[in-house]
Amino acid sequence: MPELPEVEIVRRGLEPLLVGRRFAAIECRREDLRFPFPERFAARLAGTLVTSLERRAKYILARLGTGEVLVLHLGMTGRFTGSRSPDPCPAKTERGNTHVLGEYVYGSGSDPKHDHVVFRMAGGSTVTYNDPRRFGFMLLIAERGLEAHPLFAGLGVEPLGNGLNATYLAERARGRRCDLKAFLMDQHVIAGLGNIYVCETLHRAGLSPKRAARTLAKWNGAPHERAERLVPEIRHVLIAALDAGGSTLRDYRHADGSAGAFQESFAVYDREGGACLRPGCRGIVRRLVQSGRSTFYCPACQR
DNA sequence: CGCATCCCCTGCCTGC
DNA sequence: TGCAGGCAGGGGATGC
Repeated sequence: MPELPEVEIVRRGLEPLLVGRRFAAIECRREDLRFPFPERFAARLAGTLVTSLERRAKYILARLGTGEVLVLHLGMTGRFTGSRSPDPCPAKTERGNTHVLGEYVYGSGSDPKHDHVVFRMAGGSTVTYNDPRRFGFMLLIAERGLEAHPLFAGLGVEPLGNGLNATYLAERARGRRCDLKAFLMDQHVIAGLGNIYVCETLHRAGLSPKRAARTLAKWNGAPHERAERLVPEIRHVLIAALDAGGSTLRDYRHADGSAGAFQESFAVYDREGGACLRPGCRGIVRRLVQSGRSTFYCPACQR
């Protein structure tokens, strides 16, 4: 998936299609994604109004007129495709009125056999959820129980909000023996970072992914300088990615050709063997595996 | 509690 | 050309 920038871009794309509109009919083509769909999913959504579309961590939250929240998670390969009106000619949708709102598509286009859910809105627009690996999921949760729900109760701060600062990082890092990479990817610490943006952030901050997380903790009563250095780089990377329309890998393409260029700006991610792009650094980007995930970093300038 | 490992699933790429 | 294995941006469960 889609890390924070990609999820936010999907949310923005869905907003005009969903907010202020009612679900007319929901077509669920299987019983589950990562989890089973909620009981009577289609029936409970039919006729309800979407009052707002928000994002928390990597979740999209559609608040409904019924007092429930439709929680959408894209997993690794989920994507939404929306069209503003029923399409009379599917062959022309590629450059017509269909907009690919998601990211990270295998191959050159989505395979309709992985179109698992179709939301038909009153007024004629349609939103289709496609997800080959089915790591995504959809839940219906009562709004008043959202904060206490296990998925949300322990979530860390939003990296683009005021909650993220050097003091917070230093305090959360105290005593943590895990490596810095795992610490930054922990959604209970910072909500929304994933593999790509953690790699890019650590490179910009000049910090090794293998360093112990606790080395960000307070030193002489103040957050360590490393924590101070990290915070603006986290924000920089996420904002740059948002400005570029997010990152997409492999030979995906957007139907409207407008989004997903940040992969052109990767300094280390997926660049194993390449020259470090930090001015003056002559290091070579290396790949290693941490917690089962690939890490890309420059051993010369990340300490 | 913290942390590592494995798992869910499909598809693409690499090497034999 | 076929096939096995590795790898993929997610999070959760389990066991130590």
